[in-house]
Amino acid sequence: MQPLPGFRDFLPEDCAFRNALFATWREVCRRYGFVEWDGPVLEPTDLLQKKSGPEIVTQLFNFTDKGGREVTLRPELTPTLARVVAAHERAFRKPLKWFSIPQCFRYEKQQRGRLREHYQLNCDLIGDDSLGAEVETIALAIDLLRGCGCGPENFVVRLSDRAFWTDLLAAHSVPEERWNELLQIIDKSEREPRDKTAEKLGPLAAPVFEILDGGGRSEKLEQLVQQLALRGLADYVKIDLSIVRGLAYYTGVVFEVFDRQGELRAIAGGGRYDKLIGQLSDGAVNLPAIGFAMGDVVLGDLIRNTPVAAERMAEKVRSASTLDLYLIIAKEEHRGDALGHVQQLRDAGWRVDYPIGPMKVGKQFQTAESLGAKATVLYGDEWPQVKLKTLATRSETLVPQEKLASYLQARAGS
RNA sequence: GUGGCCAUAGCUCAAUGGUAGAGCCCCAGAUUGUGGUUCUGGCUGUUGCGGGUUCGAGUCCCGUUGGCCACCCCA
Repeated sequence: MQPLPGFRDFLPEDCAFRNALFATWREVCRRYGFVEWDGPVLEPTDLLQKKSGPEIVTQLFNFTDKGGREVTLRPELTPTLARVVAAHERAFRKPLKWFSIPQCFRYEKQQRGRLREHYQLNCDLIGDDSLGAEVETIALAIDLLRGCGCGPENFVVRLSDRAFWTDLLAAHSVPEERWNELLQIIDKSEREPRDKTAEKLGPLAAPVFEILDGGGRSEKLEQLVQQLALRGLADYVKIDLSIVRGLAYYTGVVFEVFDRQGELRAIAGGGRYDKLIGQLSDGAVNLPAIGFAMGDVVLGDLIRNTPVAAERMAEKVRSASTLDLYLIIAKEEHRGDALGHVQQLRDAGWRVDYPIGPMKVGKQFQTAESLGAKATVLYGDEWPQVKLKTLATRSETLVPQEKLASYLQARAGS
């Protein structure tokens, strides 16, 4: 039996990695004053069909539940966010700085970096339309990756501005109904031959190509880069007006994060969506917003491809899973004594394990070693003393059994 | 949704159309109170599944399911 296509088993090692990644995400988000929230995994299909971008609707993971309701496993968090914000925004001081780590789903043929299920960190700053919101959000995206051990030689944030393009379209008297279509063509231009794009763009081809070739200047983006530079983050960003993003709802600054090697899919992406919450709440609540999403699959690939990052995460995994003590029951008649200590030591917060049944002493040391225990406590002929052994140095100390807990505490404190 | 490559032990992979194997992992012993090395032994298979060709199929053919890669598309 295998898991369903596009779904993953998380064996202890995988789970440890995922936990380390989530821990990093949470730690960095909290550093920025973002608070965590979440919504339902399952939503009415209606909500998602109406509110999600049309790109997403064709790949919904949907079905009919036993009550006859049409339901969908969430493909993204934004519709839920809009609903929740519209319903509860008055309870919160602005701006809202919210993050979430939803598991999202889509029904689509899987391939590398793209499964039917993934965890996706979402960070949204809601209720502030100033450039300061862009600066803060993009700095957060950068610091999330730095927190995983990735540096400017590993990834780059490409910055763009939809308003720059819509201004251009307006200047060429393009009717607003066609903006989205043209933005899609520009978005796609990087992935298809020039003449094909030119054909689609028609008379706009010349001015658009001039900008894509570096002829465009955006004062807003230059200001944004300058402010990021004040934080020492200039090496992580690059203005690149060819970024438009596929989703229709972006209204201003948009950005995507890529690995420098150019081997992977986008690591993260986001932008400003000032009108979306208003649209999704049918005009009940109008709040400007900017946010981005970062998936665990592609980021996991980047970390594994980056030795420094891989080692950093491995260290987090180790420190989260290390066993403090393994009790070695050398003489079965002292099992009761050891079990008394187990409870006492665990109550004191130590991570403690011991052999459930009789086992040869050598085997017990092997087990302690392979479980990654830092030290062993041996119960044998020395009783009422126990022999404490630090595995890394092989040094042993005899400790009176009743003083073990306080001895360990004193040793940890020094 | 389209195309190419692939599927053998828990894992990584061998095996001219002719008896299905190795390494790793796991378990046990060498070692009855001391771990990372080493040595010995043991366990594990409807060769993804279903048909066909053949005296004989892991191997060739067809179908099917799953995986990888490239398109399409994109969180």
